[in-house]
Amino acid sequence: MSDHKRGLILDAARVVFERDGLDGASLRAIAAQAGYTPAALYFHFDSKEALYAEVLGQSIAALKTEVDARVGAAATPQARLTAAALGFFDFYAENPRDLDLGFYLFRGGMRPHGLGRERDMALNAALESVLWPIAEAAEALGAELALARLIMADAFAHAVGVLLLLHTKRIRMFGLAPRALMERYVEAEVEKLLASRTANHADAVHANG
Amino acid sequence: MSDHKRGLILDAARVVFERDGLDGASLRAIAAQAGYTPAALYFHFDSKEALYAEVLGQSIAALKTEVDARVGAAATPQARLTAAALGFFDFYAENPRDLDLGFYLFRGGMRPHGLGRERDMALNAALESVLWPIAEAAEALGAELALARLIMADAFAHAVGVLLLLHTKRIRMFGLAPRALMERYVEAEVEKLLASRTANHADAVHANG
Amino acid sequence: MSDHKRGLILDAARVVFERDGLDGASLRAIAAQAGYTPAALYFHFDSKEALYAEVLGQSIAALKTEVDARVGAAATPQARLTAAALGFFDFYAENPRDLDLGFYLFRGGMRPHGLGRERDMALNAALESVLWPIAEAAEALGAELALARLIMADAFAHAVGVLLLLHTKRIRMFGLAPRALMERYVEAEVEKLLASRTANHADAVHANG
Amino acid sequence: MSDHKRGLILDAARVVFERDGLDGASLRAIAAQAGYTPAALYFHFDSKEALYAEVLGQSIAALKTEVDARVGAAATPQARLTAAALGFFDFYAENPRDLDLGFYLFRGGMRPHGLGRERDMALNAALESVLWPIAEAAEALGAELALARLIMADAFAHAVGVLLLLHTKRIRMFGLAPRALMERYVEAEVEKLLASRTANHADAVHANG
DNA sequence: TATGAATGAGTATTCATTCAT
DNA sequence: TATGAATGAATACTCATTCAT
Repeated sequence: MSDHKRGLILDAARVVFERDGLDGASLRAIAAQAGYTPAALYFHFDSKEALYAEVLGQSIAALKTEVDARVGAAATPQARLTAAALGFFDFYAENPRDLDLGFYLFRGGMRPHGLGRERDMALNAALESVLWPIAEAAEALGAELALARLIMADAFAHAVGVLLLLHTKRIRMFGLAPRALMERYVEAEVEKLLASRTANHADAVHANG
Repeated sequence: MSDHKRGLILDAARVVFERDGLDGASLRAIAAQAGYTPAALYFHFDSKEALYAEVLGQSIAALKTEVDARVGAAATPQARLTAAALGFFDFYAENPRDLDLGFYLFRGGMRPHGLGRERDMALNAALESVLWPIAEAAEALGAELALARLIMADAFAHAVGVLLLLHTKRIRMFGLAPRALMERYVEAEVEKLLASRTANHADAVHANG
Repeated sequence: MSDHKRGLILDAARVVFERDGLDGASLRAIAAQAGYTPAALYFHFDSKEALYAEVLGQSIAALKTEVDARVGAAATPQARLTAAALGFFDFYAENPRDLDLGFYLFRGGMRPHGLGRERDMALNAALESVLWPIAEAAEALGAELALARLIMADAFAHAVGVLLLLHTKRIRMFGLAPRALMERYVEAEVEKLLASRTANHADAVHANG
Repeated sequence: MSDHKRGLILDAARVVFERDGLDGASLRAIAAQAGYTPAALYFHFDSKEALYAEVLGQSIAALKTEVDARVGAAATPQARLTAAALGFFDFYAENPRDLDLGFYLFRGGMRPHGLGRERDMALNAALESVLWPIAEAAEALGAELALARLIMADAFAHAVGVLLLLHTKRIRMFGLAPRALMERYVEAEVEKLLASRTANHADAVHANG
């Protein structure tokens, strides 16, 4: 019962966040969309921030589901790295509103309040857990832990940058498919790792020979 | 006369944007900082957005000055590519408020908006002109025009992504220096171009031989 | 059963009134303190005001208990007058929240209001019954009924004024002990009564002699 | 011009404070009464508290004017003491709304926020300056400074207590004129002072003789 | 006897903007 | 060229109360 209503309100919130942007979304508007009085929302959510945090949390959960599914279906480490990085990219490319949702946090990050320390850390942890398969795969391909983490962060950065490009059309793309940029980036990373492994192997053989 | 006063107001706006953040900056505050009444600003600027657009325009001009200087001092194409990409990155890494200024545009759904079609196109053009040296250098290194543009867009994307990481601290960096990520990316691009040129050259020699 | 629960709610109300002040005390908070839902309180009390009236009634009952005990232990009329006046003063000096409770009635223009005519008259009657010993003692000391009543009202007024001073610290007290003010006042009244009795007696002797 | 409008708003505020009580008076209501939008008031006053503080300040200024006039017209110390104490009493007896205004502060005093430290101290100082003639007269009548101050505080307390009685009708007055209570109190104080002076004089004569 | 859910009216304050002067 | 005065819409959030269950 109550969960059902919460769900309806969350749906309404998503609609309004999409329509008015995150800054423009007022409690009044969300309540109106949900067919409620503003005061009624406070029965289900403690604050506007709590409501937003829940919407965002669901978004990240959906992202994780998608990425994990792709990674689970991949056989080799290089396939897993590719699956995680492109899975992340594809999710947001196909769900631009979830991207907006996520970017709001980064803005919040720019001014330092966020959603309150606890919520903020939980969301960060969720986001990192989505990206971990990239680091794991890199390690499986022979990278040191430090390098593996660097690769994870770098892939995240590249994905986010390309998504921004795609999303805002601020740079003319000259007909480039944005996904091609991401694929090219991932391929290059994988190749570097494989080459490095080969080199190390050769070294080892040489040393032992 | 009028230009001088416009300048004073723009300076005041920058001060307030830095002090209060972009969301927190009100016309009242900017006017007060400039020693004017809010109403007086409307004699010089059509709206708050127009004021913001002009501040942003100046920011991009400053970016261009810095990047062009670095590129001009570079001797080889690969040095120019590196200078342009890292110059872009460094400018925003060192001037985070200018980064805020830029990201602000992506708000409210992150679509180009709010500033009106004309202003928006002018800003886009200015931004592209900053990044063109990357494409030019890539061409000088033997890339087709299409690839050169792709490399330009990709470098932009990577820089933006890493800056976001740096700026928001939302992903734990494990002590990584963000600039290292950008350097690593640029080096890899340059190497790919050089390798490609060598290969092409070898092909050509082979074909001719 | 029902009375027991009423009692629990009234206890909770007292706790919340003390913790949050009278203005800050909301029905929600009282209900939460009592372990109930706000709506549940309406089964036991007609309104927030009714709840307040009952808490106030209990407060006055406690006052009466204390004053009556002191008066009962006093042997002479002058001791009874002193006991009643200082008992009244001490009760509120030691229980400032009860004083708040009483003053709250005077709010909103300080006219008897808000609680309805009936409740108001009952509270007034209860308050008067606390103070009656003063008038009785004055009569026992020879005062006419009219004067006795005047002395009662005057003592009430003085006590309330000093309590206000004590409670709000709005007038610098220069290290004065507030109770000293009240004691001084009561002593003077008693002396006036005794002097008056002596004079009357002398007159009577003279008239008869 | 501006002062005139401020005056109109202050008048409106007084009307609303009277009509709705001080707690019940909202900015909306004051604005409506003044024929303005709520936002317009913020052009003239910084906050609701500032508005109230000004209304109250004017009230205390009027009180001071009245009391000082009476004191100035009095020839002897005992006449000045009486003039100050009864002047204070009469002002509030005749202007019950000013009494409400003043009591609000005491309530604020009960919960410790008041009007902010500065405003609060200024108002306290103004109030004390009204009452100082009482202490001065007492000293002129031979009281030590400590006693003179005690008499001042005590007279204030008595006046306030009787005014409360008068104002709230919470104690049946049995046809008593409240002013009679105050007069009786003041007369007794004056007599005590005179008696004390006589006694001291006699002592002095005796000591010297 | 109690609850979960909802309401409508209310709060002070801020905002970008306008307009007569 | 600039101001003082004003507006209308907006903000998140709280309150006592009601009512179907």
